[in-house]
Amino acid sequence: MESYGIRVSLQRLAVMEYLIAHKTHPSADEIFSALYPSIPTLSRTTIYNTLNTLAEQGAIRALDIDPRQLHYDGDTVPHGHFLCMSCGMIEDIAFDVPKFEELTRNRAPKGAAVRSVQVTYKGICSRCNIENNDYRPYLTTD
Amino acid sequence: MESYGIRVSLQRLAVMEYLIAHKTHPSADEIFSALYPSIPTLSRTTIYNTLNTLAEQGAIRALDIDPRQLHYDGDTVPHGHFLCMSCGMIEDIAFDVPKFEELTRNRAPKGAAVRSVQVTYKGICSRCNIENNDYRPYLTTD
DNA sequence: TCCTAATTTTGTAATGAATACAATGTTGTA
DNA sequence: TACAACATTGTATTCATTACAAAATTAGGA
Repeated sequence: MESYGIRVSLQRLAVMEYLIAHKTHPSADEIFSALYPSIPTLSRTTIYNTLNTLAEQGAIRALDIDPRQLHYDGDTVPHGHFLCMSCGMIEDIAFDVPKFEELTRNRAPKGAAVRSVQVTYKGICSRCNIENNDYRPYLTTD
Repeated sequence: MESYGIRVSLQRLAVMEYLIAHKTHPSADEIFSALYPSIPTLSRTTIYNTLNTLAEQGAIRALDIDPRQLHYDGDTVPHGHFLCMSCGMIEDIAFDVPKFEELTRNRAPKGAAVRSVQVTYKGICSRCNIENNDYRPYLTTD
């Protein structure tokens, strides 16, 4: 974390560790709720500040995958994501990295400086496909 | 539009035509502001309703590219997008479709039904890269 | 160790995109 | 023409996120 030029604090460390330990791509609120019991003075604002700082410096990634809220990923190695529009679950998608780079290289507009490439799948996961009982969509549009 | 099982109305037609005519990937509010002068009874809610209906039926695409708001695209042929984090401009990225399909095929989690694949680049466009005077970021995180 | 400036955390208030809801208007079809 | 289904509208609400300012903490020099 210091390697990203970010000063370490109890709160920042807790957020970082949570994101590395949990591969669920949590939202800011989920992180807050998870950490609050062990850091009772914790403020939601701190979570937002911390996530913004970490994402700006590239220590984590902010996922623009869910129109309701941002999700965060502690894994900065290039990979894609699948969002289930029924239950909201987000899962990693591993790419053939050379193929991915071949596809994405030199694709951005001329002269643009690319900072990130995101690949997002949306659909219905296998679990929701089967348990189709009381279907309550998490999202209706993609 | 009827081919998507959507009843046509003055308002829906206006939204659809606006999206086809303007390749700028506008937000709901931009569409509202553009159409309001010619349809003075128009309501923001109608814009939201219409965009949701059109996107659900696949007549347009909702772009999850900007954490501030959704953007919409009247072009449903598969392609990617570049978002400038400085000025907010969104530009199309044409893909080598066979390569894209090769990369994305069978990548989703087992048993999942994929509805859409989105490829998003973020960075600084050439214009903002040069005119670096009063740099006020549109986004700070990706 | 103490001091001070810089940074971080915190709580509250504000913002703003999007939705909920109910009333009104419109359209298709019998 | 009548009525049911559907669309539009305006207002109120929700809720993720940011703005802001005060309080707390930290780093580094004297």
